Amino acid sequence: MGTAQLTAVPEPKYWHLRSVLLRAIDSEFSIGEVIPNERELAARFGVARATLRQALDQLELEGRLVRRRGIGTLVAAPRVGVPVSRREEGWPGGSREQAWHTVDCVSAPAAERLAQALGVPVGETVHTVRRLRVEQGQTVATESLHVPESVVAQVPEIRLSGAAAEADDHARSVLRRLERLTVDGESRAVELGVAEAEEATLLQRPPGTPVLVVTTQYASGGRLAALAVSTYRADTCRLTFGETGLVEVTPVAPVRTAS
Amino acid sequence: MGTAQLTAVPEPKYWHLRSVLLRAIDSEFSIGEVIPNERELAARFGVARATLRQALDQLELEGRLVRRRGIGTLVAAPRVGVPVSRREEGWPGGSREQAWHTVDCVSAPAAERLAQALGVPVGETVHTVRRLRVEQGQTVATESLHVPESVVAQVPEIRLSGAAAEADDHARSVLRRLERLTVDGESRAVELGVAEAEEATLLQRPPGTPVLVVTTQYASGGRLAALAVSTYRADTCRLTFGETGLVEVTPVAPVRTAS
DNA sequence: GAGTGGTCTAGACCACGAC
DNA sequence: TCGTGGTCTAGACCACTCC
Repeated sequence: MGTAQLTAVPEPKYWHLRSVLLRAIDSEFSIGEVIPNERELAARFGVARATLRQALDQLELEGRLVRRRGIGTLVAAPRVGVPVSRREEGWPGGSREQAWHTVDCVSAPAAERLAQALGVPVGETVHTVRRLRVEQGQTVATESLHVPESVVAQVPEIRLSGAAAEADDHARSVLRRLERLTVDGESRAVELGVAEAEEATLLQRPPGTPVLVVTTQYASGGRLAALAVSTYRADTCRLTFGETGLVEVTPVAPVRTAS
Repeated sequence: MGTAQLTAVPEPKYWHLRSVLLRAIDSEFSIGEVIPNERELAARFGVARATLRQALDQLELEGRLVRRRGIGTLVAAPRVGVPVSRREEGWPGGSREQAWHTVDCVSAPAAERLAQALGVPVGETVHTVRRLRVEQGQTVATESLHVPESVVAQVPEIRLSGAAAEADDHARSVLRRLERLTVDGESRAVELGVAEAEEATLLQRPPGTPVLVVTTQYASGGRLAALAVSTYRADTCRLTFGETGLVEVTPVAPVRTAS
């Protein structure tokens, strides 16, 4: 990583610094390696530390750097592709169910916003299943799956006996019934958000961390059966939406520039 | 917008400020309204301007505020839902084709990265169609649609005569042939990125603006026929992925918290 | 204790838009 | 010309990790 002069340019210093640093981490550092600390880099480039940090902020937002307090700034690994498309990925009982770890399930009367989103009367009982998605040993997403009681009520309960009934808890009970519910449609939206307190903690990130918020509406029997709000770490995740097409194209690193 | 004391709390000042400001813009301001300027807000809350700006940065990232140099800081409108799922939305000739405005089309030998992404030999001619997506009068996305010459060559050319031939240009020629190509599969990925120079200009945003990068692989006749890299403004867009399910659920504002 | 990134300050000047 | 947000500085102190 050379000293690299900062000649007078019409672009902001922090943006030029970003380019210089990007070239450096692409050519002179490998994944997981620690780059020089902020005070040294600032001195080397002849800028204030705050200006250098602005450049590092950009690269962190792009998922190219990871900063760890007390440790240093590391070159990040490429983002992991996380499939979210087919309903088997997210619906309880799906083929890749093991990716999701259920945390708990709370049942409460629906507040106005939630009731409206689910299309149920305010005050109807809604079960909310909290889950974590673990990919390659790392928690990459949290999810709140909201299901109205009136939907779950349609599914015949399976009576457990003896020890099995003892071990059963509320979360498992709701999940088991959802597994037997036929989902015949889903619709998604993706947008940028930030992780707040609890969410950030679950994702092992500080508050304000950028996340990709995925809102999924599951339909069953001609009505909205469930609403899932998932937040994925934007720094480490690339969401993939597969389709059962005729060919299975291999995922590649995104190409940003044409010629 | 009250003065609101900043009592000693374990959380950073800028994060607390964000909460206070968020409540204020939700309750005391309407969409498009200008909130007090940064110097006044900083004085009112008894913090440095840089600290206040950190809070505004967060809210801007969340799409709640828009800052305009020389004007002020405005309460942002809710994000617009932009459908990107069904292939009719993006493929030339689709039903909502009018959403995309073709800028130009350049043809050049594929560099290594692009060739690898398209699965063609390095140096093969690749057509790159640049397009802009306009939604509700605002440019919300730019796209580079890369198509290998070997794919376009399979489509029989339609001969134009007289004045029509004169008016035809390269972009239209490539697009007309793509319209006749049967797409039988597509696969997408979404991740967070930042807009660089030209891209940022097209989106009418400064460099470094966060964007949602959508990478789409189109399959045709058992091979990868085209690669589209689209960048959507993250501040104003919510990407929606519809599915031809049995019901058409109405999109709702995302609900982040359960109980 | 030493070194790292995270937060915060109190200024300064610039670029842009409205008047 | 004035007010706005955008950039930049040169410090300070804190929280965390490692030795």
